[in-house]
Amino acid sequence: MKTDELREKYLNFFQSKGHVRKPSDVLVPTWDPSVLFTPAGMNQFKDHFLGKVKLDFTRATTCQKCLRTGDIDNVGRTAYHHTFFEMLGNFSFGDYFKREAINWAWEFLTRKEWLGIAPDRLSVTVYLDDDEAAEIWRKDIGLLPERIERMGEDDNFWPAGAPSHGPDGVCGPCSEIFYHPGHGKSVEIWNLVFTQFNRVGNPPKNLQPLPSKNIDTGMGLERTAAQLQGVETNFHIDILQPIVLAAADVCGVEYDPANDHGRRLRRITDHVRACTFAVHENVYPGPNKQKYVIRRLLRRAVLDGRLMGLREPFLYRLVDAVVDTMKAPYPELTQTAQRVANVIKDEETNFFGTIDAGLAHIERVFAEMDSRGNALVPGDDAARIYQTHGVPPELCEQLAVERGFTFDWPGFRDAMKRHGDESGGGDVVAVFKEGPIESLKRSLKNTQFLGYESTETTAEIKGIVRGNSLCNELQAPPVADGVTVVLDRSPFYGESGGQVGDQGELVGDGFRIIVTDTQRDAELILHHGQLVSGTMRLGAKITARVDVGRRQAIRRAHSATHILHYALQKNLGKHAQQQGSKVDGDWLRFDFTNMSAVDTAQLARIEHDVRVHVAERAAIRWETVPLAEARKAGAMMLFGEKYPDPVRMVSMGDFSRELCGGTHLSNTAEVGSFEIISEEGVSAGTRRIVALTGARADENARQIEQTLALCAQRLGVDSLRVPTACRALSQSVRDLKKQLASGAKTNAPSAGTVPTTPVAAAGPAAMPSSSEPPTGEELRDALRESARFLNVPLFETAARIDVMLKEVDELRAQIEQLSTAGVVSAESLLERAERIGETTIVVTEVPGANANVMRQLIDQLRRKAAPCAVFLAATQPDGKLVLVAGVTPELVARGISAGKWVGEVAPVVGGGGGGKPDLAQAGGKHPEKLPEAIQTASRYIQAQCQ
RNA sequence: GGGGCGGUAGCUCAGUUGGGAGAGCGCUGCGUUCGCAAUGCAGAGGUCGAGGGUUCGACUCCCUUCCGCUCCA
Repeated sequence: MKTDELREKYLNFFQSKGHVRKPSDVLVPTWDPSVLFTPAGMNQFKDHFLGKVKLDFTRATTCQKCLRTGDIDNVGRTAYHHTFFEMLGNFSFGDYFKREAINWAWEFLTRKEWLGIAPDRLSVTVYLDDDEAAEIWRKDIGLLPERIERMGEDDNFWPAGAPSHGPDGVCGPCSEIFYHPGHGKSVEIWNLVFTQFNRVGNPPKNLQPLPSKNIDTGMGLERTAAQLQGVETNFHIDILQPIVLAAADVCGVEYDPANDHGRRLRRITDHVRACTFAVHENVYPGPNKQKYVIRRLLRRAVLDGRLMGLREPFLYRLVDAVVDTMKAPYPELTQTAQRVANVIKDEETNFFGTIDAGLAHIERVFAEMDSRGNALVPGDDAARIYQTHGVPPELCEQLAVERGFTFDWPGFRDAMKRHGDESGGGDVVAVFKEGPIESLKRSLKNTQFLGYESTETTAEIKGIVRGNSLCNELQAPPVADGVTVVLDRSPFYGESGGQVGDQGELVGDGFRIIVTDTQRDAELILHHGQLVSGTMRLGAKITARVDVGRRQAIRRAHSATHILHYALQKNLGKHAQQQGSKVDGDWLRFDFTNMSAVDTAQLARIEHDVRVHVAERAAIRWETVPLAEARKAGAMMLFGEKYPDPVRMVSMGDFSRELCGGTHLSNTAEVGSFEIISEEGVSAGTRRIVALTGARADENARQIEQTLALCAQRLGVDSLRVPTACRALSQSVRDLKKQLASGAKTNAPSAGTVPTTPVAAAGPAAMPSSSEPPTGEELRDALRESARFLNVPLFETAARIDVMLKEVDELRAQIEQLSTAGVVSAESLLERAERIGETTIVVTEVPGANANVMRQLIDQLRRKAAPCAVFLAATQPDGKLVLVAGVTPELVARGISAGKWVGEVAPVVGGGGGGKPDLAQAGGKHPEKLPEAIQTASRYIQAQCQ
């Protein structure tokens, strides 16, 4: 039986038993913070199981794509381990229980028209004291007792070991069904979980029966298919073998199931499937969370290829094979195949580069080992190289083996464990948390949200949470303290879909609560804030009032976000989909998929498009429609978002249609001003745009104008010429520095004539006719360019210009001093030199000189009059002293050191110094002691030369 | 979220208790050559990622920050 056929039969069978067939949830459920990837079929029904949502159906069946990395090391080695796999499941939410679940499972497995498996190939296990299930297997099904095995809580309870070890929450016994192939080991193909308890605290008597019992089953698609197809490993079933063979082809090796290459090819097959689906859902390889898991999977696969001798990206060439085998149940894959392949190729290329860079470090370690005569590659060296340069240990080992070294695996693992400990664990999110909010959810189910229509309503207080407990009444404490209020209905928007929560107030008879934030938990709206006066009681009637100004600003930003999303896709392509967003008052942050930076021309077009759609006064409408209808209407849907059905669809004019629960304007014109203020990368393949709307955009424009005007005034030019002036200013700082370093004498561009304004170098102004005042965009671009050139944040440009102008003044003063002082020539110094025997000695002050000039003089003297010893000193414009000493090599050989020389003298002027034997430098804080220093220097060198 | 490494010329990188910013390749010019390859000589090219601190003096030490890479969760 083909795998596609098995999948269909399963879903059809349970549909025929009254189940609603639901599509697979996404692989990466961004709506669920407790997991990185969908780990099992039940994941999308968590809230159904807990009775936290209103149930539209009580029986469901799915084929769910899943990703688990817990057994990643076994993938390829064993017959049944995968990271990516599909799981068939049927679910009951307080509907049928054990009897139906067991009977239907048996019916589906054994009846001719379904799977038709011979009953003697099947056996089952049940939990130790689950007599109920054992009874059903024996009496209803007629299984012989020897085919019913009783197992402990580690094997037949979910979660495993829950009664003794927790976690607290919903749990229950399970019953597993095993298939016995004619030869070889039996295989667990189906697990029926009977959630019937709520665990509270430690044993004994910690399992309380649930009022409504649930069924959660999972049948492994691949392993069941393997049994039906009579193949020895999952990787040989009809939807996996073609990928294995394609991998063998691309890698240029023969597929032999038994050897190392066989294992590698299976691993590549598994990982490329996982990567294809993840990238399809816009999760690109990256440095953390889901992105990191995908990067790791991809790199493991690439490493296998490299170990088989490949040196070029190859994994991307398998994407087509994956799409071919999976397109029947997931036709959407074909639409993104090209992009998926490109992303994978990019990451592969990247990784090959990383490896190359890391090899140099490995060579260093090997060289060190050679020189010490070691033959064991130290585990912590290997771990360090892995952690900092990403060279996988397997590769390190292979290279070591080529050199005849062995690899210290235990040492490596120790080092990695230490690293893991040092890095610390992340937050552990409870799968099924219990608290005051949870009990409110069960009693109240939901808060009616009225915020689409109004911002002020009356309501009743249904829950008061303070700290971690519910209370019936609360008195305003002397010091304001946090409180969470739940109402039966509310106009407050709870943070979700990136839109921040509302602020405002709840006013009752004699009390008042200031709401500082609103959150959502499932369908409850949680008002966080402070009780500022009076006493509030459960059941009290209040008026809930949203801060209208803030809400309107949020609306502007949110509607603008939709327009921006549209403009991005229009200008960059369909791939530029939302990756995440945050919407606050007149401020929005939007992450989207794009491989490279968006250049300024594109940004300008995008911004322009947004403004055009604002200006055209397009109507904004929203309606609640069935999910299928919204999809047909072409509404933009995001991966990983969980959409209710029916769903709210927000349309703007005829250009934008998105599924969105947020609050919006009624006309695009209300957005007012719109301005993109930054574009940056957040991780590979994801860019981020931050933009402002309405009042904040106006404020921003005003600030730009002001800052630029300030810059223009400082530079003495017209606003639009500020960038040019900045360039010129920066250039003149450089020129002046160079000029100063070279002694203010040489061929620096403006030697002798110090320019009076830095802008003079910028040439004549190419002014536009002054009739047209510059537009806001021109001003912004001018400031941006200037800021970028000076490498400062936008609004610090003026301050930076001040600093630079001051620097120019100082440099000019120094050059002035240098040139008026007229630095002495080497010749004139020689004329005044003393001689001791063969040695020429120069010890003198050189007024106006700087360190560079003095060094140059010393070089000249050393060339002209070797052997010689020179000591020069000069007061600097900042009031400090610089001393430089140099001696020729003959003198160094005689034990005379320039370093010691300045070291002796510097303390006299309150400084210190040092350098090399032939040239050294020192400084000092007391210029008035210069004559004394000269004397000391002179005495010292004479004593040395005697 | 946490740990590690890195940012120096157009490119690849060196820079050793803190004391003259370097090499190779590339580029420009001149020479040897009929011409090219090759080669010799000369030259241009640097806000040492940014800001602050310590110091007489910071590419180097300290703090802050931006960017890239990498591992762990």
